[in-house]
Amino acid sequence: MTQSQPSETQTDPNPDPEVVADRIHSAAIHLLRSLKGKDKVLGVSPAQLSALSVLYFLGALTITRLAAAEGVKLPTISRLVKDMVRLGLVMRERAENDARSSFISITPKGKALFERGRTARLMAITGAFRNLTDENLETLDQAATLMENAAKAVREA
Amino acid sequence: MTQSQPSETQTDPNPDPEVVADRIHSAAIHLLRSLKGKDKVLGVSPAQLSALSVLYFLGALTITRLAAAEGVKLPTISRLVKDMVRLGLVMRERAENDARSSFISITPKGKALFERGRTARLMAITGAFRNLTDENLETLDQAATLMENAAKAVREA
DNA sequence: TATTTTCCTTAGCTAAGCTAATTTAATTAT
DNA sequence: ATAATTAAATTAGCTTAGCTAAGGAAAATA
Repeated sequence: MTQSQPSETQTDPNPDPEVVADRIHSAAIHLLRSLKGKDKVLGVSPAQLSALSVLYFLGALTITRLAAAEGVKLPTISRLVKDMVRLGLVMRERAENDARSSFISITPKGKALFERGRTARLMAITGAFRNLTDENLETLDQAATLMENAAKAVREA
Repeated sequence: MTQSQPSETQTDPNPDPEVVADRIHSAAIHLLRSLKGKDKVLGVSPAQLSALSVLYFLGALTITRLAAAEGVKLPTISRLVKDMVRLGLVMRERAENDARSSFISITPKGKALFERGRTARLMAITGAFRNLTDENLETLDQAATLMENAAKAVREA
């Protein structure tokens, strides 16, 4: 699910949805793959980075909600959180209403580490975007919205 | 590396490269994540699917070249190929010039399986694109090209 | 009060990544 | 021609991250 045929024309005046789907799919894969190497310096795994991201933006979550946000099963997150607590990246706080649950939140150390990783990735992309025209940037900005909508539609399909 | 702040305006008339980088990054992650579930029916792992994709589009490759294409180390591919040979998805052919090497190629079974998986993914995206205007599709088509260029730039950075 | 449901953990399996060490073949230098 | 080096794969052994199954403890419900 990675490579694609050579793209025929640079700008198709009347694009076929299937072809566009294919091109966006490949482009997303290739872009994210190209970023993989940028994370290695951090000494934190992709799964951990992704969990940090969720906690960074959404705030404290229970294990169950974190698992749902990550699209994985409970035991996976349970173990991941245990490791990350040990590493000092996240912390647990008892839930008052429910002694079965606790809320997981990001620590300052986790926050700093996430920001470094995120910056590295975004700087890499930003660098690649540096030579683009304002028109190109607007195209990408609009495409981002369309892709988010598509992702939501696929999720709910 | 997953969630993003609520997007402020729908269309930014003069976008900041950093903001666009962030939005495209998040959109790519979310789109690909939403597709993950579509692969499960196939009974083949993401790593296998990705390797099949490379072999499907690039033809027979040595282990070394396949590892490079996948961005992983030799032993990882060596084992993956061994498993896939056992599953009948790929086959080995001796290299004439070099008795150390062999070429790995996709079998008809592997090809059929890959096409089914690919179709499932692309149909999901295409479905989500169905209501878009031609203008939207053109935006996405152009964005795909820009993203591929960015991926290449990041890889070579 | 008894049952069921919910939240989470533990145990144990598999897949996929890595490094280090080894084998075999090809290439290069002596 | 032979010795040394380089290159291609593999094997061994470790880690991480996914899963299911089983189970404990608390909460909700009958």
